[in-house]
Order: sequence, then C-alpha cells, then structure tokens
Amino acid sequence: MDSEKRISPAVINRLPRYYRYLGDLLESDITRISSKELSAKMNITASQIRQDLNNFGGFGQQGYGYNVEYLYNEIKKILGLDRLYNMIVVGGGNIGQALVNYTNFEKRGFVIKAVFDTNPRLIGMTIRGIEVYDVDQMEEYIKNHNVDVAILTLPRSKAAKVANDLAKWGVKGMWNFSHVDLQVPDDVLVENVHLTDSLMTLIYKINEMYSEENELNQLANGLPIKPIIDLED
Amino acid sequence: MDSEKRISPAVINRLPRYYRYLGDLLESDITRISSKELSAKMNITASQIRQDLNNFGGFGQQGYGYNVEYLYNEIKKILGLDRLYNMIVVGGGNIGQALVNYTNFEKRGFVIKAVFDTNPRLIGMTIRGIEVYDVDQMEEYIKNHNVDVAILTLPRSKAAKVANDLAKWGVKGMWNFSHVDLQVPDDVLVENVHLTDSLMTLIYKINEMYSEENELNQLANGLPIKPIIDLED
DNA sequence: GCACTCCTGTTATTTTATTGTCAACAATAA
DNA sequence: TTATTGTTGACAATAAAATAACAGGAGTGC
Repeated sequence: MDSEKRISPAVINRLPRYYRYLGDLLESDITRISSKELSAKMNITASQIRQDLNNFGGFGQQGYGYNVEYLYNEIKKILGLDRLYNMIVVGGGNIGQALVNYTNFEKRGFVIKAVFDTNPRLIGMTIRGIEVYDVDQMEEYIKNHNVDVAILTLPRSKAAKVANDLAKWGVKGMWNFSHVDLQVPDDVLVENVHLTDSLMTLIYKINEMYSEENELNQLANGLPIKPIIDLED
Repeated sequence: MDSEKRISPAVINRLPRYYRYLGDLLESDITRISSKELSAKMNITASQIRQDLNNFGGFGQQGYGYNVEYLYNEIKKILGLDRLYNMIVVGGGNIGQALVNYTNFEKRGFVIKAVFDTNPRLIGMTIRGIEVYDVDQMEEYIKNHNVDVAILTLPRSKAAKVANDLAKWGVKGMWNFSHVDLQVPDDVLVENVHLTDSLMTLIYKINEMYSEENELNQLANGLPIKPIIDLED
C-alpha cells in the first residue's frame, strides 16, 4: 500500500520558487494572497499554483485565498527546511571556496562543517573558520560525524571515484558541481549544477533569437544536407 | 513565414549533455556510435536521442549510426560554440571571483573581459589578469566593447536595477546567479542559476526517500488537516 | 550479389504537464 | 439577513514530452 501518490518532478522543482516568493511577501507584511495575485507576480497560471499546492494539501480558503505565513511555513516543512543539515565540501578550489564563503546557505539551515582537498598548501588552513582536511581523512570524518550532503567541487577526473566512496560511507545526498554525471546507487540522491551546460543553453537561446540572417540562408539552401560520413572504422 | 518549427525547451536543455558525451567519446577515439549505445551511456531512451537530434537534421546513417566527430561538430554549431563570446562579471564577491578564476569557460570560448563592483577595495585590482572596474564605468564600457553576456553575481537587492541598466545598454544575455527572477525586456535572454533552489530540491528528495516513519504517521492521522486561518487582515 | 541484420528517421501511442472550467463555499456588501 | 463577489479544490480538456513501433535504406557476411 504505497501511501501517497508520487509528486511530479516538475512540481518539486517549482517549490523553492514558491517558497522564495512567499518569503518576500512575508517580509513585505502581506498577510494573504490569492492564487490569481500570486500568478501575476510569478508569471505562471493561477491554475497551476492551485494544483501544485494541492499536491500537498488544501492550504487555502475559498473567498480568502492563502495565508502567507501559514503557507510559507507549510512549504518550509514540505521542503524539510525546519531543521539543520550538515554538509562537507569536497574540493577546495575556486568554487568550493566560494560556496564556503557564501553565508546565505547557513541562514537557511545548510551548514558547511568541513572541506576536503588533496592540495598540501590548503590542508590545515581554515576558510571562514572551517577547516580544510586531507581527503584521506574523509572516511573517518564521515563515520564520526553526521554528513547529510557532500558538495562536489572537484575536477571531472576525480569526481566519479569520490562519489563512489562517499556513497559507500553512507552519504545520501550529493550536490554535484563537477562536469560529469555521477553513477551512484539508487538510494543516493544527486543534484547537478552543471554551470557550463547552463551557459551553453543561454548561448543557444541568444543565437536563436538573433539569427534572422542565418534563417534566410537556411531557407535559400533548402533542407539540411545529408552527412558525408567517413566510413573508415 | 516563420521558417522553422520551434525547438522545445526540453530538447535545448539536453543539447549540452549530448555535446559533453560526444566530446568524451571523441577523446576515447570512438568514431561511431548508435543511438542504442549512446542511450545506454546516457541513461535515456534511444528513441529520445534520435528524436532530439532530428529536430536539427538527419545526422546519422541507417545501419551505421552516428559519426562521433561529425555529430560533435554539428552540435557545436547548433549551440553556437564555434565562436568566442565576451562576458563581464557584475559583482566581484565570492561567486564572481570564483567564476573569473574558473578557466574552463575560456576553453569553450567564453571569455571574461572585465569585472564590475562597487567595493573601493576591489576596484583597480585584477583577478587572473582581469581588471575590476567601478560599476559607474559600466555603461561606458558596454558602449565601447561588445558584451555578449553579463554574469550577475550580486546581492538580490541590487540585481533588478543592474539587469535593467544592462538591458538598456544593449546586453542581450544574462547569466543570473542572484536569488531573484529578473524582469527584463522580451529580447533579453536570462538563464538562472539559483543555487539555493537547487540545494532545496536536493534536500526535498533526500527527505522524500528517507521518511518511511513520517509516512506512517501521516497515514495514522488521516488526511491533511484544514488550515486554521487567522482572519485578521 | 543476395539474404539478413542493423539502425535511422518518422509516425503513432502513451505518459506527463499545463491550462481551463465550474460547483461549492467563504467573505463582503447591501 | 440576503445577494453578490471572490476564490478554492476538483476535474476535464489541451498541450507537450517521452516512448514505442515500424518502414525502409545501408552495412555485413557469405
């Protein structure tokens, strides 16, 4: 008896955005909001807002709308943001350091406890008070501390092995900034932040919008030309 | 006569991933690959691969598959990666600096030309040889240089105004790391990297997977309880 | 060169996601 | 009170995306 119907990934990905907008409303001392008003602010349909929220329960009231503070706190609970999470950074390079220095995570309950690297010049240093350890100490650290999430900010070449080790040692969440898709057991969750991919997508869209000339050429030349493939194998 | 049928966003978002995998194959000296083989590597269906690629033209050959180098270069062209792009970083804080120091972008043709900040201690310095200017100089800089993309790594509070200015001065692409959704004209493209949202999504998924206890509680308590709303307004 | 297999491009089907509609009921105004 | 308006939650209708099916050209082995 699988209790609850599965929530679609599309909805889950929108949740943090609802949470953000509700937080903004709360700061503006707005106590209630209708799906229609929110839809105008967020540029999505009111219908979708109601349907998204109804996946988790009926948080609104007919004729009233949604109470901002109540809904904010409900989404907070849904996202699991009502407790602290311990994180470690694996890879103390540029991005790893930047994330350690980015104090906003801590405000949300995401606490970076340690950094691991192989570079002897980094090991033993502290970044914003957080110590950098040798990766060789990682297994012991994880076994003695509760690590909820590992932030992977290391080179492509090393990411796969590290992810594998982390999974073996019991880390259940990986926030992956390495430019590879990690292969981990089913019970380990990976969220990718592929910066280069994101930038390429932007570039594609820019070119798509500003390419009337090219389109004319393409029309003139007719349909795409079949590839001439070098059959040497 | 709007020449070509629009490509769905889902497909566009997958393109960089295809590009990455083909690049890997190329490095491994693999000259040909079938949609079936690629589907096994990428964990998507062969059918989807064929359909995705066919949005842009028939790159394969029956009985042969796809020529890796040819397809790689075609996707490179589709993504517009066959030329250089000039970028500026607006906001020289942690993340801004990390992105400037991340040399991999340059290898792909994304060149950071300048950094802008308001902090007097940063202005005049160079990061990896790239100068940090006062934001007051930004308008002039943009008018005298070709800036394809602005990377926004500044606080929430300042992002909206800066994005507005950039759009006014003719920047057509914004890679937005600020934790707000920017409101820009239709001809300006924005790609968001909302790190906190991404992390929250990961946390949700971890909790979803590891919450059998909670599910039992929820079953015991029956359906969600209607909100008690404070009607004071 | 012929039979047989491989594998694409394309069309059909299924699944998932989004949007539109409306009955029911709360809030508000008369 | 009573009428009118606003708004949800449920569900129906579309639209979009993913998957499957398949016809037929190209490669392969004999």
